[in-house]
Amino acid sequence: MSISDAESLVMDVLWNEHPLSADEVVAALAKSTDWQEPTIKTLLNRLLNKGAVEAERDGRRYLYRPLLSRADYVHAESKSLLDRLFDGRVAPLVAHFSERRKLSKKDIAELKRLIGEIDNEA
Amino acid sequence: MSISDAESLVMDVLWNEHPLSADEVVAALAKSTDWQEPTIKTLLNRLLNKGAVEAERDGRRYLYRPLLSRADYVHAESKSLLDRLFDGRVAPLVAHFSERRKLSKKDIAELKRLIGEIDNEA
DNA sequence: CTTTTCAATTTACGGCTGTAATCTTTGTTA
DNA sequence: TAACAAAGATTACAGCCGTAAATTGAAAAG
Repeated sequence: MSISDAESLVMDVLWNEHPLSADEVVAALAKSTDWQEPTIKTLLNRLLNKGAVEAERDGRRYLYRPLLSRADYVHAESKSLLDRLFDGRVAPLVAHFSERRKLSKKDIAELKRLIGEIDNEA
Repeated sequence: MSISDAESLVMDVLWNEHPLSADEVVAALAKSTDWQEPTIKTLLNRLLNKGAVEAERDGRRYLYRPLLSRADYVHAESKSLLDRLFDGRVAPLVAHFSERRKLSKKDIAELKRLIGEIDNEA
């Protein structure tokens, strides 16, 4: 029961704010995509069938809200990447970006802080 | 010119050792998949057309070797995930796994070492 | 030189995805 | 209550992907 790329953009809207009517989702996506309204209706329907969102009747329309949480989605996607490419662990990914000099100062500062935090609570 | 999941398993074999004949690739994949030989030939051909591997004639057969490096592939995949889900940065991904208590002791030790290294060379 | 035999190339095909048009249902208005 | 409008549901369709069978072409063997 996986979420496709296009579907995840619809989920993004609902994670940001919910419940929303289809029209409101369409309005929100008009900023970032040039999808037609029927396209978005299709994606909402596929998400419904997958159980990733639920719909509650509100007069003549529905209000949609996510059932799958953003954190769970993010975790599944990330774990899948780590499993495929980094032996399932986080550190080798960080090492890869370090070797490529792709860690920003902000990244490095935040990593330090995280490590410190973990040490404290341990 | 992106590599699909199935194709990436073929690339894995070639990254591990090359050049290899199609038969050798088939033999290597027999351990991890139950794909038939024609399936693997198809994947090799798609990779050829995409320019991800090259083939050098060797008598009646070809020897295949990767043109796309594993590091470049890993980087593209990882960057795409970070861009989609973590604002393009590494630290928020680490934070996510930290919050979920999904950092192994090994991860934590290695992260410390990495940070130390970066500090030294800076 | 003809036949056989492999390896590679072409073709196939159902499912998923991105994208959307059309149809149906149901609430609203004349 | 009959016609209209709006929302959702159904159908569509091409491209990619996983999976593989059929065809072609070229090397080896007789």
